Amino acid sequence: MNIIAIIDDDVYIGDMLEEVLRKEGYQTLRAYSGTEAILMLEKNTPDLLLLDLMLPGLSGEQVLEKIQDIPVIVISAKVDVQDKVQVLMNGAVDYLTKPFAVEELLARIAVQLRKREVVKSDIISWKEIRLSTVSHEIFVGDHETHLTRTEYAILRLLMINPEQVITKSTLLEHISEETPDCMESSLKVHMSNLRKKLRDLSGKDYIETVWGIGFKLRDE
Amino acid sequence: MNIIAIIDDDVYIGDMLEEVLRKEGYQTLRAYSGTEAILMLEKNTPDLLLLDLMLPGLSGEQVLEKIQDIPVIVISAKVDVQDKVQVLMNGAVDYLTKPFAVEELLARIAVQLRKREVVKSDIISWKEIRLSTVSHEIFVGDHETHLTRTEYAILRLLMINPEQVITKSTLLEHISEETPDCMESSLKVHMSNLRKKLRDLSGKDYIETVWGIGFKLRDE
DNA sequence: CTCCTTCTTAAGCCCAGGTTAAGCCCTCGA
DNA sequence: TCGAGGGCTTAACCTGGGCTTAAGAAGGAG
Repeated sequence: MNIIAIIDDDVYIGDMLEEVLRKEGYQTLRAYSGTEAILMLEKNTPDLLLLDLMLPGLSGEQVLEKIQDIPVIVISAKVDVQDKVQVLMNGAVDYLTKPFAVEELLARIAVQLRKREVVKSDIISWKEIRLSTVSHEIFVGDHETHLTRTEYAILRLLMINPEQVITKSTLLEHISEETPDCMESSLKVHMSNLRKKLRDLSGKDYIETVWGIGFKLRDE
Repeated sequence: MNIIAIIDDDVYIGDMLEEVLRKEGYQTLRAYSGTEAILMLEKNTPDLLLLDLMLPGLSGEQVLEKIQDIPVIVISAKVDVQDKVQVLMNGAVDYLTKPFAVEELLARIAVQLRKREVVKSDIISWKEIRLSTVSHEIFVGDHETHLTRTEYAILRLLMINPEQVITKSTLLEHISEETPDCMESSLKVHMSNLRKKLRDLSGKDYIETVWGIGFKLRDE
């Protein structure tokens, strides 16, 4: 059951949305100001946000900046293209102008949630390695181990781009999303640990270093 | 470099889109009918599709059904909510009605592409030699090797200026950016190593020495 | 034939990369 | 509130690849 948060100070629209979404089978959360939204997100983790731009307290744009990992659909009375572009480039996944058709909103919500579903439930596999994106466990044959966040981020990036060289800077960028200020020296250790786990499981060294550039999965 | 396919029978709009997208740094593909689109997708795998609904041959809706794993943004003159809903529920990730603002389209394209963490490598090619600017690997036919930083810098300079003589001093300048204090004596060794690698891959000696001046790629 | 440029090979040095161990920080549970 | 454990980072040490230097071989110019 998916949870959708409604952030809008207009009670009439908010109530209407809540009723429609409930009828559609979603759980709902409400917030009536930007600051309240932030507080709510500290305690709850909805699957999607419906965000109005003109809010008391923090503006919708400011709320958007603080959000990560949750898709945000902005619903606003602002029809100007520049507003749309700015919001979309700052992290929103979609933008609807008021007034809007409820059916269209529901469809666009479904688009975002179905995309998430695919990413969420998937198991990434390469050769005989299988990586669970949910539990962060790897399986090789009938052996298995758990990976740390960073190790997972590294291996995931490598497995999504099989037999492609990933530069150290690219790796650092993606890793830094989760653990900021990751230095190159740390990366070495993480690589070492990850290699050790893979070696313990499979007996082979899957990760090949490309000198002066980065790493890739060995194709042989 | 992301590849975007434009599927629209309206030549005027298609040309306009192609120009805008190219200017933005995307590569583009074109198809003018539903059937042509299917054929194109058998040979190419773009990162995103811009799809018109009213197409000769197969309709846009029918094309959409056959597509998986590639995000599709539908661009159509149909403004009816039911059309939008149907398309979005059948796999499209976004829907724009004509006429639309180009900036908004670009923003919505960016939204779809920013999630894909796929790392794409740029490749410089000359004759049957292909050189990856990311991984510093060279491919000749189905053979491949890795080049060191300096070897890469040399070959890159030669391949960017094909069949043109590069003086030793020019080479030294460019190489020194990466490894300072590179002397002419070192350059000779690097040239030697580079030639050996090319020879091992292709059997030919691609690099021609111009006596007293420098080097160039052999045109023959 | 001789000189000079260029090519190749071999040896040593330097620095990127790998490994291990120790310390810090955060989270969780008693 | 405090201790335990896991994860991240830092530092030290070791290995090995790449760069440079030097010396000898090869090949063109005069």
